Amino acid sequence: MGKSIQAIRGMHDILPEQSALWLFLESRVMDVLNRYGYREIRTPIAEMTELFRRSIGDVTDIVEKEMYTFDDRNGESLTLRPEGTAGCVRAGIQHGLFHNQVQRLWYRGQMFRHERPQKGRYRQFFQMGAEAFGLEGPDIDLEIIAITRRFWTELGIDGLELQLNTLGTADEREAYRRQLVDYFAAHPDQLDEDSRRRLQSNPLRILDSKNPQMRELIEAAPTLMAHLGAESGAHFEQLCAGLDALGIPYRINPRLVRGLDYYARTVFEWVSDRLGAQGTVCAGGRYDGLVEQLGGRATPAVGFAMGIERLILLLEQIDDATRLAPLDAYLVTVGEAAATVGARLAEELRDALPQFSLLRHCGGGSFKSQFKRADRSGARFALILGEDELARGVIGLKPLRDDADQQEVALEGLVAHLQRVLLPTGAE
RNA sequence: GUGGACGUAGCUCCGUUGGUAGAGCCCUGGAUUGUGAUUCCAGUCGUUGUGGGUUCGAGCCCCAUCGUCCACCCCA
Repeated sequence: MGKSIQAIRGMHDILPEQSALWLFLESRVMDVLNRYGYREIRTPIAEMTELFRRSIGDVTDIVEKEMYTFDDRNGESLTLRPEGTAGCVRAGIQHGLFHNQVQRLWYRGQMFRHERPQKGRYRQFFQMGAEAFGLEGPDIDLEIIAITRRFWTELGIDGLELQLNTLGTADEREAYRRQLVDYFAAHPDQLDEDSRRRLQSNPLRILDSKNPQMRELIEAAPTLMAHLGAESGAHFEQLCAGLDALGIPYRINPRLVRGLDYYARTVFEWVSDRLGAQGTVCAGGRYDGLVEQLGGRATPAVGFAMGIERLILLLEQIDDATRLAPLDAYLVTVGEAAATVGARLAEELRDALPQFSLLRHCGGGSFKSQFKRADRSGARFALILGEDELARGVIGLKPLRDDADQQEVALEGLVAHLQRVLLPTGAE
């Protein structure tokens, strides 16, 4: 026990009991993305370290202390991706996807950040996200948010709040940043320790401080909204009007600041109050400067990413129904002759009835123990093939989920019978 | 990186002022020589996370370490 190897801290196995829920979630999300015309892009799990330094930002926590970085055998510095957008953009530039084209892409996969594990926060975590390239108007921002809203309705998740903000263009944001630094620097005695540090690293984040003693100072701080240029202001207003028109409720949160450097203008988060401290389930925004910053031609872009583990936590809370597709039948046999015929019969049934799920008992054991396993498998029916049935060319069909009587069916007509009896209710 | 709580059977947990480990579930077999889920009977379940220390004696006390959880930071 003590010497056995365990999974790496913060990296978890998804066991079969849970994987059904994962499959449900992933397939619904993929379905929605397809219906909006988005296509999947798969990029490597590791990239050149420089890619993340240039996209996420050198002074962000992610780049400074959370990346899984290592030297390749040839001495190049590689990094396990901490998020999905950078790789997407790199691949798009490399393959010319943004050359006078609109691209609607989605991705999924494991991301890696070396943080202290916590509820809803892991060192390896799974994200699904989408990016739209080549469109600069608020209509595509609206589409992106509409997609995410549809996820929640399709998945049956409610109680999420959409928080919305705008950061202006990179220039507007930088001008505001300087003003904010001046403002806070003028009141050094009122800043707490965290805020002093943020003054250097990420001054916008001071606005989001949870320290009540900072409240007064923050309330009086200059606001970004007041410093928006006419275009950025109009962009934001049009997005809000679009959300109203679609009946998507939102709350404007002027303190909403995304952690990654590349965001500009629209930023949004979907937040739950049921996940403890890690309430953000999906977050995104516009990053018009990133493609150019990474060496492509200037291309506007907007996207989002969502944390699948956090959504799974929500689904587990609000939905106790199992997502396991029930097994249709469990085949029990007695004697070697029946086992041989049973093996062949099982394959024939799988040929003839592709939607029919059948588990054939393996490993021998008494008749009784085989039935126990049939019951525990959750199968709706037991198929029984013993010496007696074999001799008469029939098979027993016993319902396991209700009190109906066991029937005998001729082997000749079994496929037709199963089709009639099993599949109608099994089909979804 | 900082702070707090917790590590006992595969799982959920009891373990009384320190006297060399228990229950339920699960699993296996039987009562029912070819019929599950209910019932009854029997059986297997452990280097008490790991390594030290205190003690005649440690699951219990102390230290370290690893891990889990929660919060801060940060973020999906």
